[in-house]
Amino acid sequence: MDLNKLDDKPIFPIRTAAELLKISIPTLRLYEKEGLIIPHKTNSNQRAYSKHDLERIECIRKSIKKSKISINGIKAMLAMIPCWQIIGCSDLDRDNCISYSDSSKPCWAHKHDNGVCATNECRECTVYKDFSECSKVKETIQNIGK
Amino acid sequence: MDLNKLDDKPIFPIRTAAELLKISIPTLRLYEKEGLIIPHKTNSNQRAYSKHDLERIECIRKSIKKSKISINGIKAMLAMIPCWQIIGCSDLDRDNCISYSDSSKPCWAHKHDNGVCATNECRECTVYKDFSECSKVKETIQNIGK
DNA sequence: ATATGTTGATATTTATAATTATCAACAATG
DNA sequence: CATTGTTGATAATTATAAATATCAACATAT
Repeated sequence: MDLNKLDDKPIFPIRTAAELLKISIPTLRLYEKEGLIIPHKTNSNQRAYSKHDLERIECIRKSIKKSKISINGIKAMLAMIPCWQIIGCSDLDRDNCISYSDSSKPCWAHKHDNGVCATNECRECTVYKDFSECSKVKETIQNIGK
Repeated sequence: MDLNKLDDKPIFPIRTAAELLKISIPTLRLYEKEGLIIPHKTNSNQRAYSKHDLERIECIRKSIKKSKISINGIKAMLAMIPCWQIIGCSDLDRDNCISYSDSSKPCWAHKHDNGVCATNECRECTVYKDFSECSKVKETIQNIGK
C-alpha cells in the first residue's frame, strides 16, 4: 500500500485531535461548523481526523493567531479560489453554481445541487484539500492567466 | 468640466469626513495606516477626502461590522487581486514585484521599486480605485480565464 | 451494564481587535 | 497672534470574535 496514503487515514477521534493540537473539542467543532475543515464521519456520525486534517487545522490556527485573520476573513479569502477552473466545470454548471458568484465562503461550505459537486465528496476534492492558506490561493490565481 | 469628476475631488478635511461617516478621526488614520484607504494629502501633509473616498470607507466598514472580516482579513483578501493582469505588467516587472508573491496585503500597500508602480500614484490606479470589496475581487478573478 | 467518549446546542469566559482619548508639535484661518 | 484644526504616537477603552465549559442524549468498548 502507498505509505503516503496513511496520512489521509482518519484515525484520530476528536479528543485525541484536540490533545495533539492543544485546543479544545468545541473549537474543533467550531472550525467545522464554519466550513474550514471537513473531518471524516463514521457510520454513527462520530468525527475522525487524519494527519493531514491536523496539519490543515494548524494552518488555520496560524492564520487566526499569527496573521490575525478572522474566521470570516479566512472564509472570504477562500471564496476567491477559482474552483471552476480547478475542477474544470462546464460553463453551464459554473454559471448555475452558487459558489461561483458568492464571495463569503469557500465552495465546499455550500450545498451544491448541480454539477459534479452535487455528487462528489468535498473532503476528497482537490479544491478543498489543496487550499487552507492564502499563499496557495494566490499561486492558483497567478496560474489562471498562464 | 465633467461633473462626475467632482466625486473624486478631495474636499473634505479629516474632521468633516469623520463626522459624515460617524466614526472617529483615529479610526480614519488607522484604516490608512493599514493600507485600506489612501486619502489625498495637501502640500503640508494634511488629509483630504473625496466623496469616493467616503464611499470606499463605508464599504470597508461594512466588511468589518457586517461581514465580520478583520482588517487583516480584508488585506489578505485584497492581496488576491491579480493586479499584474489588470495593469498589464511585463513578465519581468511582474516577477520582480513584491506584491505578485505576497499574500498579506494589497499591492498598493507595498513600496514599489520597479515597473510602472514605482512612478504611478496608487491613489489614481484602477487597481486601488476599483477594489474595496470581495465581490469585485472575485468578479475579476472570474474574468481572467475568459 | 458500567466506564468513557461522543453528539449538538447553549451559555459563559477569555483574548484581542477595533475604536477612541489624549498628547505636544505643527498648520491654517481670519 | 490667537483660535481652531491638523499631525503622528501612545495609552486606554470598548466591542466582540474566539475559545471554552456545560448539558442531556446517544455511542463505544470492555
